[in-house]
Amino acid sequence: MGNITIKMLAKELNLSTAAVSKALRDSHEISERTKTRVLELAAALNYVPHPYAGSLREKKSNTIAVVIPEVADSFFSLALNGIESVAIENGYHALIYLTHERFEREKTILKDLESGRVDGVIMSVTTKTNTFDHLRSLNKMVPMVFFDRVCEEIDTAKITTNDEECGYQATQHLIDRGCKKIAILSVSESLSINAKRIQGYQRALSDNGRKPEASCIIDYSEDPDESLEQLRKCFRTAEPPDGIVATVSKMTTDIYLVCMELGLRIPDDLKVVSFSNDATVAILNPSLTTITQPAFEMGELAAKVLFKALKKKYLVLSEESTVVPSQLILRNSTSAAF
Amino acid sequence: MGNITIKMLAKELNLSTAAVSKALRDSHEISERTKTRVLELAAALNYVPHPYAGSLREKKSNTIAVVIPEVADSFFSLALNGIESVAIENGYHALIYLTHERFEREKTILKDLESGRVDGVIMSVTTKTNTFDHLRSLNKMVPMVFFDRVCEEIDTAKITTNDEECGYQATQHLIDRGCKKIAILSVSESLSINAKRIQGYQRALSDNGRKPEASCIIDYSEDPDESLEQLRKCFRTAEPPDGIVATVSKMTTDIYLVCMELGLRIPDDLKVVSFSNDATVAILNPSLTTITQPAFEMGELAAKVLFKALKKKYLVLSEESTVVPSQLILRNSTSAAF
DNA sequence: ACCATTTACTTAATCGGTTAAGTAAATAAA
DNA sequence: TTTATTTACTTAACCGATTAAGTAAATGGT
Repeated sequence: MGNITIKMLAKELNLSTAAVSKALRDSHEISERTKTRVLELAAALNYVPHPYAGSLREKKSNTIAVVIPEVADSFFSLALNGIESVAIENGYHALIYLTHERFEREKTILKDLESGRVDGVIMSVTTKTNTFDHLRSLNKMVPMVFFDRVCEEIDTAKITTNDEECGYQATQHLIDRGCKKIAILSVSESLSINAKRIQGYQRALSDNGRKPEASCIIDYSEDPDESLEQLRKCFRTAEPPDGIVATVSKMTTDIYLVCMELGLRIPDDLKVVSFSNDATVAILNPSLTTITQPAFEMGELAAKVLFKALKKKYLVLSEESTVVPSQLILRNSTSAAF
Repeated sequence: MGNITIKMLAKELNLSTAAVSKALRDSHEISERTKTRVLELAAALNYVPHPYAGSLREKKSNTIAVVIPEVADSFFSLALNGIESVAIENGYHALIYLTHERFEREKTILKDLESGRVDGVIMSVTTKTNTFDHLRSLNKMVPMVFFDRVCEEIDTAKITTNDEECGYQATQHLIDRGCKKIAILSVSESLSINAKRIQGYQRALSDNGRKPEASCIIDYSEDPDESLEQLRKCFRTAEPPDGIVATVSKMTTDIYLVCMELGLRIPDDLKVVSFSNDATVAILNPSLTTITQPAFEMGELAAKVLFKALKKKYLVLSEESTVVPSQLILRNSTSAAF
């Protein structure tokens, strides 16, 4: 729908389209007088070059794709923010695709991206991504950078945080605060970051001489009603946990709600640590101890690495992988019992 | 970067590109035998048509732009979610642009969108948008739909919520709960939705026989430190407010933090209503009474209206404007004093 | 057997830009 | 003055797909 074309400018000025194009790009082949005439008419008619015409010829779209599971999640929205900032700075455009944790959707989206629509892809896989052909196939055609939920099987740049350590730290912190039985909520078996957080949890338990059977891993359901029920069941057992690690922030609301429902006091009866980037953690009742990931920075870094690859022809992306540490921030949900 | 082209398929099969193109589109001009050969080779080589080639010819990009102030905000991220869902359903792609409340950025982005890059635009203006030429100019070339933060001056579809009424309801609710002095936090003078919320607030005050000077409108700063200071100052006056309406959700954290700092108890000393879509409002200390907007639905509706316009040639977009009501949800931040 | 139609293609133009190669006129060098 | 070079353009090809228009061969009708 872009209305004014180079052809129109050319006709109006009695020039060839080539001359107009060169004038607009300030070529030395064009006289100053002609350049002025072209520039003035272009400004007067509000000429904006059609991006797809250039893309076709240059084989460069100046567009990247961001493929993430959700956007209504503080981690991903902050990361998207970081990605978009860097994209704009580099004169690029960002297409956004949400998988909603649906594997089929991820496959469909990635297949489309093999078309040449974008010059690069930044993504975080779904909780269900357990085959990798679609990733491998796209990775052959377009530079990809994974962030947070990476795919170990694909050889490219991965921006992650120190998930294993964080799982360890969160667990150790609960142990330090006197928790005897610590549960952890798991989102997905196939997700590498989830696995790492749980490994850290298990390592902390064993470092403190706790037997493996003391571990209490709850596979968290996607269905909101079911997940609440899982928590209720967990807290109603004969020996309920007195500490819990939530590996994703949306679990926090469920934990707090079930505690209110069952009359469990945080931190007296249950201490809670959550992986979270929510701005409201400080004003929860009680305020929430968190592992807070550098979400914006991870997005920003993922985008910077991608653009580095887009600029340098032969960059080995896998060598650009980075681990950005998260922070354990102590608040009242794990304070010593009153 | 899309590797396989129709030309390659044609050469491989000893056909013209035209024949291949027609075979792929199942034209009656092509024999079944040839169609099969083409389809099989296309599948084998993983051919994906280049979108920009078609776009150029069809003058249709199958892409829309979403221009919003922020994404790390529950309202906008939910709305974006709604928009993206509808876009995918319609086989469209969504470009995301964040203005970060910067007017210059909005202008730059909109100018670029005059290029033909997208078939339509869905947007929410910045708090500082006070001239409209850039909007008018784009609106001449591309169908636009505004949502939430609309621009009254532009003649097109606007998806809003009942802001005036909500301002009224929030204020009336505080009055009903016995508040004597009610403050309201304002984000921007030029923003129509902000103005409406404040009009509702003022109408509620006057309907209850309160004099205009009883109104207490605080122009909220963008700078986080300054905004906290504004709140401290407000609560430290001789006659501090005992009720407050926050017109955007991020103000909530500030209010709670300042109350903790100054030892003010919510709801005993101060009752709070906030416009918010945050999932955590139910587990705040105390839980927060909110005006909750139908964020996802507004995004969804904005996108549906846009696609309706893209399908029907001559649709009068301004007739598609809709007001979707928000909900006042009572929680403990406005419960009667204990 | 002869013209008409159908089948199954190919050729060429198009979308809106960019650029390598070509060219006529002006200027500079020998 | 003659040749070389520079200036300031134009022509034409190209990116990848689509489609109107053209065409040769096969089939059909009488």
